[in-house]
Amino acid sequence: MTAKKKKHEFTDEALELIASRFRVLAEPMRLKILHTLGDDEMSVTELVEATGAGQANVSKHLAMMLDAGIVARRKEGLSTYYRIADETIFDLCEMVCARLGERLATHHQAIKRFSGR
Amino acid sequence: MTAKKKKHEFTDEALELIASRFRVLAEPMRLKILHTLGDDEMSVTELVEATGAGQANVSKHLAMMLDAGIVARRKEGLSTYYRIADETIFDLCEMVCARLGERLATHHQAIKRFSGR
DNA sequence: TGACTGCATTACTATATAGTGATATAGTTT
DNA sequence: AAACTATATCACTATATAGTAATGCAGTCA
Repeated sequence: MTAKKKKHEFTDEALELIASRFRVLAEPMRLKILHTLGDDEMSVTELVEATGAGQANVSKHLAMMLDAGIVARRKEGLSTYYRIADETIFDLCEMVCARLGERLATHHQAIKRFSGR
Repeated sequence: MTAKKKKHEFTDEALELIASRFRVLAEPMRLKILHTLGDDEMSVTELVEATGAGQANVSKHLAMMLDAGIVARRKEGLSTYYRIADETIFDLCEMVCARLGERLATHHQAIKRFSGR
């Protein structure tokens, strides 16, 4: 008997589910929309203006994120107001940002050291 | 003066950087490789056997994750041994899994209620 | 040296999707 | 009703990349 630890197996389906979650956050424009939304509720037009993206594009991203359960919407008259439905995405972003910050700092140190302090 | 909160702006570059980080985790096969690695150090051949993927494919994914600083490698003789270099990815995965679990549970409840308890 | 092995890389195909202009749809105003 | 507005959707193009077979290459062994 080796010391090999039997790992918990993920089905391909589960892996695809997790990956698809990350895929939502893997586009700069979607991150921009999410960050622009923040704690507020905003109409599509407002988001279009704030992000500078095309209306069709914003609508498509919103529809995608609605389907993923990351945003929610409320229709009122002609407008549709979107808001964040899953606050945990901000935690994910913060973790990534923190890690990126560390890496950059490390690189910075390394470069300083390399170039002779 | 409105109550609108001035949001911290991200540059397009920063957004792209964050997105690219998520993009690494947005592929089932990469998640599989990372999860297979776990705390161990494994050669490419071992990873190929464990994942069932093609050798070229595994190599490409590993090269990509090496570049992203998520794995590290050590060459010994003919073999190259890879290991996790950034443990925080597991925290990210756990957060996503937890959230997915919640969502599934909620949906399950909703379906039960809809179908008459 | 030559045969072999493990990994990386290249060239290619297939697929997914971001962005965009045009159009459809539904609610509003006149 | 007709005109207008906000959003969603469609059709399309361009681009990125996952997977794969073939090849390159460096280290090992006979």
